[in-house]
Amino acid sequence: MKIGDLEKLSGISAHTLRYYEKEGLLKPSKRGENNYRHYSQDDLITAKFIKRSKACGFSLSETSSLLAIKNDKSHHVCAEAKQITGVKVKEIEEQIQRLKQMQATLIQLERYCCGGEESAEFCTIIDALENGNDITGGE
Amino acid sequence: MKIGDLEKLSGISAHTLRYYEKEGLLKPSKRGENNYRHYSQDDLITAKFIKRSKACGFSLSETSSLLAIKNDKSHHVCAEAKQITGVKVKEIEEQIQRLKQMQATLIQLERYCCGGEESAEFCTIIDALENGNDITGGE
DNA sequence: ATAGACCTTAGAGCATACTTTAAGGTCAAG
DNA sequence: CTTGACCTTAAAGTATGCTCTAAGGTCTAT
Repeated sequence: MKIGDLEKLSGISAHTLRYYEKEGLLKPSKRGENNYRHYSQDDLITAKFIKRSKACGFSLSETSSLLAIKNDKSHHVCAEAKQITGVKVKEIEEQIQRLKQMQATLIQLERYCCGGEESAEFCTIIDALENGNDITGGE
Repeated sequence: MKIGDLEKLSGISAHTLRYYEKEGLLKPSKRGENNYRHYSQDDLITAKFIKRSKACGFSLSETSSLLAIKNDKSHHVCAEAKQITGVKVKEIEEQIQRLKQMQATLIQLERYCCGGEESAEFCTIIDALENGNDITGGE
């Protein structure tokens, strides 16, 4: 299939597919005489692999590492895949914690502000940002 | 105080302070004869305001809007500050939900993988990414 | 007066992951 | 044989928020 077909079947734009190729993630199995890219069913699987990997939060570089395992399974072990996954679990956990901390602060800010048409002279949100009041972990 | 002093007192690097100035967030109250930036106590408050705002997850652009309120309170109302905060609360909530979804998937992947020195031939992580098995919201 | 710390500017570089542009070649239908 | 859809490349642009570099001016202490 040509790049437009893979675009439709994988849901990844042709532009992005070319970009992934440049980054070494997905090489078309061959080129036609006209130099057009030709993709196989295996390439489609790889494209979907990339998409799922990204949906799990893996970066392109991490996805590359996972693809390297997929593409040469007998020379790789489960430990590698599990390690990459474990690192990502920790990273995402940290990100979630950071966001929750922000969220808690924001919700405090939101709760105390009247939100009306009063002058911002005594706005608790502005005041908190200005003076560090009520900002968790503030100063 | 000079930029190096503000750097120490605010914890924002001189480079970044100049960047913020270029972006219109924090202008030094005056320039010396030697063209050095001179910051006032008020500028220090503004610098800390920016830092707290960023800690809450606000972008520089959003921080700009909040600063505009802070710098001219009588011409702004609480509703503006609360609206900005409310939008951010929703954004962060969505981000957390996305990350939690990823996390759930990743933990499934991690759980089922033996993680040993076995060949990746039958690795459940690679298999799931390849075939969409067990990937929540997959395909 | 000279070393070293500090300041100035404009502009480039970094990181990630695309997205778009420009300029052009190929192919199938009518 | 031309139109329009599709393909090609290299390179630049987008977004965010810095971070660094180069080349040079200023200030303070000895």
